[in-house]
Amino acid sequence: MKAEEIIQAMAEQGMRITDQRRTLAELFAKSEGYVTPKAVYEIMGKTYGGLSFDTVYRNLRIMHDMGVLEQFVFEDGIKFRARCSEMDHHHHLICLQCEKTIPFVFCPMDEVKGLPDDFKAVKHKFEIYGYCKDCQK
Amino acid sequence: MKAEEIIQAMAEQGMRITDQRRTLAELFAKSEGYVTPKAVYEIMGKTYGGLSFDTVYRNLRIMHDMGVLEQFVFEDGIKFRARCSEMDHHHHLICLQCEKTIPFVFCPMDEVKGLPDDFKAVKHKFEIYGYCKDCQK
DNA sequence: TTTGGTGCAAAAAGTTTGCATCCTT
DNA sequence: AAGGATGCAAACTTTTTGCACCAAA
Repeated sequence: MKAEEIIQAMAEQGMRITDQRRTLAELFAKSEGYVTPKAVYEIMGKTYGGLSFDTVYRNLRIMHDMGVLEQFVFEDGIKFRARCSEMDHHHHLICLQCEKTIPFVFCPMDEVKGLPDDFKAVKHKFEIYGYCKDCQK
Repeated sequence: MKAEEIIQAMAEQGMRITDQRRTLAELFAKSEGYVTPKAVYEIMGKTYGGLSFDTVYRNLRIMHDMGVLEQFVFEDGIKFRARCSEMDHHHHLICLQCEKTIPFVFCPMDEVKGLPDDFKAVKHKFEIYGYCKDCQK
């Protein structure tokens, strides 16, 4: 998602567009990988002197709630990225080095065999981890 | 895994078997779902008066490091369960209600199509969430 | 007896909340 | 002008660390 799309989506849902939120949108628009709240705080802090952690958390949560950010739980903590612009159902390849994610459309649920019929499946998670083109060196 | 198997595995790797660790092994042997460190602390605390949180964490980490416990990151925090006794490569069905996990052997990597060949896959995650037989009521 | 395990206390890290003030709308 | 957004301080939760004492092997 581009920064403008993020800002527009926020405005449409009644959020006020502050300088800080505009910067947040730009930050996520240009990040290819996932970003921790701490990293957001540090990056934003360079521009906004008195920035506080709670504002970062509040904005991340709000942006996640309204769907412009995706939240992802890694072993080492919660991270965020801009919502994927791929609209069809898809999954992700995630680089273990740079955490860049690459969408791809294969879904294992189309192929799954052997699912016991007394289990009522409602959602699933499928991710492939590895090294992207740039990080294979 | 049964409590005795867990204890034996720990002993084989040079861990001392304390009363507390024996109780831990029993706790995980009989839990079908995932357990939070906090829950472990509360359950163990009933038996061991002066139990401290740090000992719980230390033991969980050690047991995870030596492979008798599996660690799983949920949206609401890290949880543990006894290593699955299924030896072949497999994935899990996870009940959203009781968190019981059911192993099943289908693997999406055998069927995957459309993986870009400049991405070097090294591991993957696949879980199906839903409601188990008992929780469908 | 020796080394690892435990409890205690404290610190560190991550996240949330209340409130007065500021600023977008 | 009004209500949402922010900064500040503080509380809270979760997890880690140092140290003295205790116990399994």
